[in-house]
Amino acid sequence: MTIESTDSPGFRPLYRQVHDLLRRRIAQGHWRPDDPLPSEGRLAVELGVSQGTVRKALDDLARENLVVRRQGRGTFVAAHSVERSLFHFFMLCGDEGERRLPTSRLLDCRRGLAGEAERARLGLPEGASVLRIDRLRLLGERPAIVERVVLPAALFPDLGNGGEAIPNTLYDLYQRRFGVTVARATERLKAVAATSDEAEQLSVVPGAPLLEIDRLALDLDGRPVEWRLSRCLTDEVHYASVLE
Amino acid sequence: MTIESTDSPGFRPLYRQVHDLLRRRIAQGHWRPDDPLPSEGRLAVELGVSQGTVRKALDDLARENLVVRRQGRGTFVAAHSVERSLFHFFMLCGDEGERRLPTSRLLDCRRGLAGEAERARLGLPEGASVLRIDRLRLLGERPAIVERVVLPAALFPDLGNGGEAIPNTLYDLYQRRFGVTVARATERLKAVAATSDEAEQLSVVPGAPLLEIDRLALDLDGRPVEWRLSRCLTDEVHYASVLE
DNA sequence: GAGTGGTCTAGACCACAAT
DNA sequence: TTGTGGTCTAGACCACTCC
Repeated sequence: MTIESTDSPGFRPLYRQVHDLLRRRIAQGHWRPDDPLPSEGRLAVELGVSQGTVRKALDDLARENLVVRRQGRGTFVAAHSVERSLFHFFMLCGDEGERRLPTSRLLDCRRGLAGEAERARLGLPEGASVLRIDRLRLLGERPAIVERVVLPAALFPDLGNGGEAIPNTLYDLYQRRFGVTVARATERLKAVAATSDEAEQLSVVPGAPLLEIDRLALDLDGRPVEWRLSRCLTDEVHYASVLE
Repeated sequence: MTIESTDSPGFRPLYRQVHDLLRRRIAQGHWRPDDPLPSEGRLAVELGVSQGTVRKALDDLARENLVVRRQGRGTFVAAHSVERSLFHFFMLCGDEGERRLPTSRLLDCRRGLAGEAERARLGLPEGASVLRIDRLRLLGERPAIVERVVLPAALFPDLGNGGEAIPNTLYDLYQRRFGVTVARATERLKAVAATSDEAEQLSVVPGAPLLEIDRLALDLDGRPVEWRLSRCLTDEVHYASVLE
């Protein structure tokens, strides 16, 4: 642990330095999801700071959902449970307020050269290749979402090769199999008219209004790791957002 | 400051009790927006707890945007600046990422008996009256949003009477003139088809897809104080959401 | 009983703003 | 110079989990 001088222009508080160091270690896979971190006391000794400083860093990491703290047990690297994937990253909700869990039907899954829009969104160089997953997602029995997931092929070797099954919730797969943790996502929402293909898949007339969700998912270092474009029927369901 | 026994079933930590007490005082107008709170030291003496405990309570209040802390100056009750209204509660954004500030053209503003949907959404008893404000909102020169704002009339006496002007940003008006602080809002988004009225106001064809934003705004105590239904053209603009 | 995080305290020193 | 919040430390005690 190198302590920065208080005069240096890029000075950050000690607890922030500890926070960033631990965040870096988690991002690099130094500990795996669900692994316990060393105890506050041990970290304090290792890093040469007080336990209170380590505590503040860990509390911040917990607020960012990077670790989970459990009294009497320890501090653990956060894992992407299916529940977290759905509750944290799936914002569609029944109109009576109940959570609606989607199922998925795979339509297509293949690799290809990244197009211009894909390169721009994912920050890829010319010539990079991507994996495209097209799915139809159902709420109950009803087809409700057509979705394309675009992944940088380099990050997800072998995924989907040889007709391998694609699970319904992807983020825990990214984390467990490829060491890619989705920490954050930005979404852009628009109302669009259904194309004739989409209309057929969703059993509506062409031109029917659909909610388009354009999501970019970022890893712990803020690098884009997934681009997902969903077009959703919202007659029985809505996108829930909280501003506070 | 009454300290609860650690055995009582409803036990909350001291810093939480301090937090709630201060939150209550702010909600009741004990201090006005932009007023300074007593210093950490003074509060600690007044409440009979340590300064560290007060600090933790104030840090939490700051995270919830109820107060603003300024080093060397003090801790102040958060005020709804126009900027905060727009940046925190107006999520529409140009497709190139730039903020788009709307202007407003008042269409109608009148009181009436609350309908069933209005009573349900705002938690009003039968017979309650509401104030309805209909506006057309423009992004640049372009009409882009038709919006209805529904307010419990009892909370906003005299608002809009006698042809009084309705400002573009309402939340700072609610706070300064009526002591109503919007602390939180939940939004439900859907894609809908433009009615013929909406189509005319927005210069699109009937049936064109619009983004419907159904917002319920809550005060510091979690009570509904405004229901706002917006229908937006999203060809040049999108709704931005961050999941983290 | 040993080890963990959760709460609470007391005090030192720093950075910043106002006077 | 005074008063504020910001950082850092050290230590006490509690609640919870596991052995």
